[in-house]
Amino acid sequence: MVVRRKNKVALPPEVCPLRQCMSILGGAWTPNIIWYLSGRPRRFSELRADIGEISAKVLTVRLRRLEASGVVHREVMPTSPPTVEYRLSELGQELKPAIAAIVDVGHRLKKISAKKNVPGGLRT
Amino acid sequence: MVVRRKNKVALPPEVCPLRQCMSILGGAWTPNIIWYLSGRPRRFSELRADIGEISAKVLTVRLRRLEASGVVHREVMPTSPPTVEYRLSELGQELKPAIAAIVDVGHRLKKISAKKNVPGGLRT
DNA sequence: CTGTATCCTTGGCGATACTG
DNA sequence: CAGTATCGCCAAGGATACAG
Repeated sequence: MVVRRKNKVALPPEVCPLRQCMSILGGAWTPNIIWYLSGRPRRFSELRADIGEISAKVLTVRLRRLEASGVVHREVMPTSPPTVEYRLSELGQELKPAIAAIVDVGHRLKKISAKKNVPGGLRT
Repeated sequence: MVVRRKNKVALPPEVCPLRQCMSILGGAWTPNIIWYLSGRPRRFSELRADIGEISAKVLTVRLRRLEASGVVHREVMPTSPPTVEYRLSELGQELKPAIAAIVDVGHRLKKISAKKNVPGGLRT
């Protein structure tokens, strides 16, 4: 018995999708994965190389979760060395504007924090 | 001395602000906090009540971090029972479109996942 | 009212080694 | 190539108690 979840009180309708959406792209690497995938479909190793530091395990976990969420489509090509192609599903396409908005605001945040020299602001 | 951070290879210019921005609104509750604050300034207890399940500690930590990032402004009112008002700073205002995009996409995700009955999709 | 201080559990993420 | 298995660290959060 480990029901440590409190009684979920209904949240306002705006924040429910907010949390749900964040549960999808909340991971440290998830936005990057979606970002790269939004450009074009990629294979496992391509993603790894593009993202740079991510370990195979984490990438697998994130991809599996994204696949389970219906955001990413995984297709195994019947080639001799196994090839797997990942691409955004129709659902995943919906995430692109959000990611784009985050990227955009990230740029502007950098400018502002540089201009005003905000203490503890964004590290460059 | 625990420099376990690997040598950070330069990531493409688009994904750096992505990660930086995510480091701001990456917490489980951070988007909600910003969302509520984007409507109007709120006091500590108001935020707690609005968000619902968040514990005082977590809310404090998140607010302190947001304050340190220059996203949220904290003002102590000199009233007899101490009152503290939180509001988005100019920097925080910049985050609103991103949050709005996430909220928006959250709504559409719900529709799609409901329509197509995506396995493991967004829980309603 | 607005937090702080502890303690604890969970899960993310990294590293490494190994497999089909 | 595309993962899986295992281990371990650490931060995020929750619960609870206490403080200014």
